[in-house]
Amino acid sequence: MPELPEIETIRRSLDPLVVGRRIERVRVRRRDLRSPLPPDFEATLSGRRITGTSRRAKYLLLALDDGKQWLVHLGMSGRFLRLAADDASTGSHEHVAVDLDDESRLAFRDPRRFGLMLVVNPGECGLLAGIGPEPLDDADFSGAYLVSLRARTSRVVKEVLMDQRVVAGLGNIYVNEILFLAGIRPTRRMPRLTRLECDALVSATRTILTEAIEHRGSSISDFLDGIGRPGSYQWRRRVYDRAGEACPSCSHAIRSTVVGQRSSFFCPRCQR
DNA sequence: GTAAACCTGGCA
DNA sequence: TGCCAGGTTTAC
Repeated sequence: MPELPEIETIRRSLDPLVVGRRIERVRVRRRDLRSPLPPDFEATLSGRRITGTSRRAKYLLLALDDGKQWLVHLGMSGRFLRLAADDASTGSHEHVAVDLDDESRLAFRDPRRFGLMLVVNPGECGLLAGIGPEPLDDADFSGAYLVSLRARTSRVVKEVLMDQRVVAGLGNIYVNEILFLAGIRPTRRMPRLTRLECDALVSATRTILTEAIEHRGSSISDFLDGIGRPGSYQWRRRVYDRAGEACPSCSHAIRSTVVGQRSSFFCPRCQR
């Protein structure tokens, strides 16, 4: 489900509601997430105050008053919801509930359990260590950067953009959209990209992500933000999951194929 | 590099 | 019944 725009949308929706709140109690129903919840998870969170929120790639980070960070990844099907005091719903897959001092609770729900949560020391988390530049905030993500990658890999461009070590936060929906906007087929090999195309990819990445955040993410099957609202970017999708439909630019039928084990969508006329 | 694995739900 | 899904890691 959630890529950079969805996680950023969750962060923005939660920030004003959770910053300053104290964690009163942590209730765990299932520990066997993608990586099991550590035995001291409850103890490290209980009693802490949330001092800020941030995001790195697809990780939501909640800063705690002891200097540690509560790290949340939602995998494919995860939700992270702030529920008001009078909301007794448990959801069918609410694996963790964190009670705050204003009677609200933060609920981690994830049917497929591809998500994970950890409390880490900033800078000591292996999961964050190898992640590439943030496409919206980091000038290191540039045409020159992609040009420098051309010589080091023969992989296809779609796999490269989805590689979190190359650039942070992109997933299958948005890479399809980015490649369409840049006019490049998902199957093009990196060494064959021109300098202009590398520039176009960086520009398209920033455009698509900015648009998607403005529309508060894509709710294609089940994404909700931190207070249960769907996003609306699914209505603005150009190619993702639109096989057979008309290209918004030239009306040619959008085609689908599989690249790197993931469904890919492109316009054979607009993308070369 | 490529494929399979993790897990559940939804849909044809 | 079988296939597909917004992600990531691990194994040939």
